[in-house]
Amino acid sequence: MEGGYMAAKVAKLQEQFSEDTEREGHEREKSDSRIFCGVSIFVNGYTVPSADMLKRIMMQHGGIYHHYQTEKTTHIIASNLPNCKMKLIRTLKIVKPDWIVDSVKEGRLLDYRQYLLYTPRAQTRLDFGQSEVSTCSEKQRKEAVEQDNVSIREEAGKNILSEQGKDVPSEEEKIGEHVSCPETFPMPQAAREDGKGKHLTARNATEPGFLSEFYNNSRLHHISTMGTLLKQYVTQLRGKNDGSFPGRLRLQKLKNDDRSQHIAANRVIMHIDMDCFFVSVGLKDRPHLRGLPVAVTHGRGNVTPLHQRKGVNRAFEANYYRQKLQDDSTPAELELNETDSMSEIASCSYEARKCGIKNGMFLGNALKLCPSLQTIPYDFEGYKQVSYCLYDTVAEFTLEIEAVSCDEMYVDCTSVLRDTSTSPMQFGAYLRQEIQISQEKKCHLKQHVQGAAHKAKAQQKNQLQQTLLTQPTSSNLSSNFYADLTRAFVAANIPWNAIENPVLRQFLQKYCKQNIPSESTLRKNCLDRIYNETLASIREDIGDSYIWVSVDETSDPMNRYIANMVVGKLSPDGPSIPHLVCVKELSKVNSQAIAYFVNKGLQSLYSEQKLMVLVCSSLCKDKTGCTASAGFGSNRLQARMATKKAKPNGQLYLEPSAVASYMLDIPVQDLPGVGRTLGFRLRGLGVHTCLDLKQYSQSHLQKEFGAKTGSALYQHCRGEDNRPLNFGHQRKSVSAEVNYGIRFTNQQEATIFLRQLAEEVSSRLKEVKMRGRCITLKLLVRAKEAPVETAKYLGHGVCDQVTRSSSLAVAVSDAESIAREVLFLTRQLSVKPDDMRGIGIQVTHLERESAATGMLDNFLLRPNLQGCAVKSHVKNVSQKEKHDIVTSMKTTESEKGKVNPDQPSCSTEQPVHMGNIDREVLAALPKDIRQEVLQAYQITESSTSMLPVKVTSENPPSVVEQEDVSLYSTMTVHEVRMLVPKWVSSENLPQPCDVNILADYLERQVANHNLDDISLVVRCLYSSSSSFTQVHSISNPRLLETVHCTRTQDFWGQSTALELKTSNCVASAWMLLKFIHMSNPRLLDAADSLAVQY
DNA sequence: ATCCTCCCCTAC
DNA sequence: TAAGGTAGGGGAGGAT
Ligand SMILES: Nc1ccn([C@H]2C[C@H](O)[C@@H](COP(=O)(O)OP(=O)(O)OP(=O)(O)O)O2)c(=O)n1
Ligand SMILES: [Mg+2]
Ligand SMILES: [Mg+2]
Repeated sequence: MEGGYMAAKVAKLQEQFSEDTEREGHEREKSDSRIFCGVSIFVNGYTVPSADMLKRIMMQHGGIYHHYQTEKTTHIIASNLPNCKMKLIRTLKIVKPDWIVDSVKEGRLLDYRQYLLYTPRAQTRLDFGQSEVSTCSEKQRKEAVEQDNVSIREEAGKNILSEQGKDVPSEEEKIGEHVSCPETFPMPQAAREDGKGKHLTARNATEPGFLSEFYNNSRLHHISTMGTLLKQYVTQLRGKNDGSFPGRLRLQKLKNDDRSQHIAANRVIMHIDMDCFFVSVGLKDRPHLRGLPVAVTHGRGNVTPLHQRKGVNRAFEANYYRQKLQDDSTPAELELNETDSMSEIASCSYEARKCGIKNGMFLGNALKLCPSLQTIPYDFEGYKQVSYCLYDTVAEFTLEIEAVSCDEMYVDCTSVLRDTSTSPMQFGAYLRQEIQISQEKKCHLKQHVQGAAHKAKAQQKNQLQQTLLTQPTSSNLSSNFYADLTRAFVAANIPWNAIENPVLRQFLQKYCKQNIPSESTLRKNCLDRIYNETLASIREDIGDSYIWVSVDETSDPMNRYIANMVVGKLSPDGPSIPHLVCVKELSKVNSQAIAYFVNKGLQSLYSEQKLMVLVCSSLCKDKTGCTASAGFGSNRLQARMATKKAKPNGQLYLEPSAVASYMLDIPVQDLPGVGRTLGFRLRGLGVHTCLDLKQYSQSHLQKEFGAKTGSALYQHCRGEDNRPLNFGHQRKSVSAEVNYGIRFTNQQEATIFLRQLAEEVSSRLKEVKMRGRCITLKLLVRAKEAPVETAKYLGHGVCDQVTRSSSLAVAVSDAESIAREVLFLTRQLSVKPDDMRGIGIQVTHLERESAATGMLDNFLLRPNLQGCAVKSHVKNVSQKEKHDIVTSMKTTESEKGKVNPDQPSCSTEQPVHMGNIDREVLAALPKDIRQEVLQAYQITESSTSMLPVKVTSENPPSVVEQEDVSLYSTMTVHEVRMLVPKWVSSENLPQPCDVNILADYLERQVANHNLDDISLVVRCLYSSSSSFTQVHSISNPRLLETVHCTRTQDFWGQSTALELKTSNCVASAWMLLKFIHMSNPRLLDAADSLAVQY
């Protein structure tokens, strides 16, 4: 489908990715896998492996990955799909991610039918989901009725179209036809493979599938994930940019006639943020709710739960928070009783805010403030699309973007404004308009219209009528289109007789009748009101706002004509006008213009196309686009404050001269960084507004709140802010936590869940190709005084937080290592499993996972150290990894022979010398890899000189080890300490011969009472090790004590007389030997004798 | 001084 | 019923 903004976007994205595919394929020396040739997937919701991983897999194996679902999407990948989503999806090819994974494993495209998420029979049944409807509340039932009406309407529309005898939609298309009321199935749901019923739903964290179901439904998880995704996206765009900014060109073009030149201010920062984001998106296909108080939430009003929980004490938690922060915001009359919903409101409309409702509030509270509050469900896919639209649109003007979240960013506008000599307000108006109309509906409509027009062109002139009335095969949006068109007529108050063409008039009238039957008046009134309100608000804004007349090719004379018409300059042949025009009188323009173009459109094919574009964008502008607000200032604080003031759907430039006085009245709580706690503390000082805050000296504030916080407060209340925008973003941590549904009855359950969480963190690390050296476990523990039953169903209640971390010498990302660490840490924290209310795993000290890291160690260093270890290691290296390392080093065939130890024997023990690696190849390597090679090489040389060169035979280790060990008898403690980390990092499991060498060494030191060296080596081993988990405690000073107590009491009896350090050394040594014993019984004796000795 | 660990806080 | 995640800044207090 050509044309269409969205289509172009999608096409562009795909282009990018096909380029990626090509390039990557190149880099990988033609990984000529074409397993997924012809397959285009779209990943819906949470999957394992993640969408990102699947994208990579598709790229590697000749498939295509779609960011959004398009007509070209051949398969939808999902692990879990709520019924309401199912209904929106046309294809029956909803496939589990295992299909991809297994196909790769098998090396061929497996039959997807073996991997269908739902069996076709179940799918059909789910489409009629009667059982859910019958258990719905009254309100839901009403919605269900409305839903039915919609379905009937859609069908009616089809019938008309079918009468024309063209392109009757297939059965399949009908099933998936757009349905705008997911409210029918209001509750997000777990996958139900067999529709057996609710008991399959994962209720708490002990049940299988809980984690994925939770993440699927967690709004906070989604906004977080989308935030990081968009940060990555900006980075990606910045990397790809070729210096062209199509948006600037458009802006420049329309500025041609505008004489006003704006002197670029020193620096202009823009903050832009979507208005009540989730609500706006939700209202796109619920125009009837516009103008009403609306909230996005999981809750459906105050429904009495089926089974009441015992021991709930909501007052306890309410009082706790009230007391803690002296928070009187929830007066007693708003106190929730047992049946009030504690579902949180993610976002609420501005009408709802007038009643005092806020984002994050409980639905129960909100309903008390506004009983008529309308609730709508989440639409995470929708948010994602609009987010990308937002970022794409801004990126057409500049890439000096700091992504903040899915609906918000900072932009350094200095260069755009300078290059286009535009003022902030002009730029803001234009940009916001583009953002508003850039969203899917308009795009799809436009796409449809242009497609239709094109078709008509290809046919003949007078077939226009047919074109208009023909259902295009390629789009499933036609009936929406006609519905919207009809709505536009109604909304714009166009009298039917304004439409001159009788056929079209008849059609639209008929359509209108059939599709807006009994409630048509209601609907009309509703839309009228919105229309009038829109106009009113536009008029309010006149003075600093502009209305952008959106037409495509601005140089086109026809478009100029249209623009002239719309703004009421009725001279079609008049001089070209700027397309950014200040509109003073809009009241009647829209309906006249629309009527005019309807008629115009019927006269010629040419103008028909323009007409539709206009109608659609006008429709969007007034009715369906999500609006953004923007603030401008000379730093991020000012921009932020300006946005706040400008909301909703507005913009404001806080000029430098106005800043200082503007700030004075601002409540300190409104400053970024001042939340509940800091606000409370400031209130304690009698500080309420920035003016109050200004009275304090910087040093006073720093003494009170700390150096940084103090100086930030000092600056911010004066409108100053020296934090620069941060464009290049790099992650500092990766984590996963769940503080909902955690209800364990024993350690076993906790362990199982921790493992799942570790798996999750691991996959997130791998997704971004990172490893981390520090692993932190965080537990929420029911506070001593808190009741066992929480106020919120499955919530965490009042908790204490405890964390414990473990630093490794080697960065890890594999689930096993992480799981081992956190399980160990869990034991240290010794929290009763039934008091756990939340669990989190965080990985920090991140390092980029370059394929070469570690592998280089192995290939370049290993031959030096341990033949048998090398061999076993190589055995563990997967084919893919080998491929990666080989290609990443870009070794030629002959070199591979030397470097790759995957040879029948391990006799190539000579150290790797420079000559083994072609210097030219080395020079061609990326800088970081080259350095690693060089570094590794140096280490090799130095360690060669220090260590006895080891020659290994093919004999089994048990025979060899005695002689081997003796070779190491001269090792110094320093040598051992150098070797240990490398050894540990290169293998998953210790080789017996290596263990023997170390044990031997340690035994000798024990015999010599050389406790200091033992301590050094053991600590080194422990801190290097991700395998020898139980001894990690040593790197953590706090845990030394634990080791000391538990171990010495058990095994050393009265050795408490020993100096702590000594004890620890001994304990450590014992633990090491104990461990070694596990893999080699021979050493049990050594351990025991050591014990006896002390 | 500067680091590290264990928190707390904030924002979306 | 309900889906209270996640990344980053930063402070206190101790180790180096
Ligand atoms: N406690 C919160 C706050 C926000 N969000 C989600 C829903 C919001 O729509 C989105 C963006 O947050 P904003 O702070 O930008 O709030 P809105 O966009 O809803 O409103 P505003 O017009 O004030 O920006 O993040 C959420 O789920 N829970
Ligand atoms: Mg917002
Ligand atoms: Mg926001």
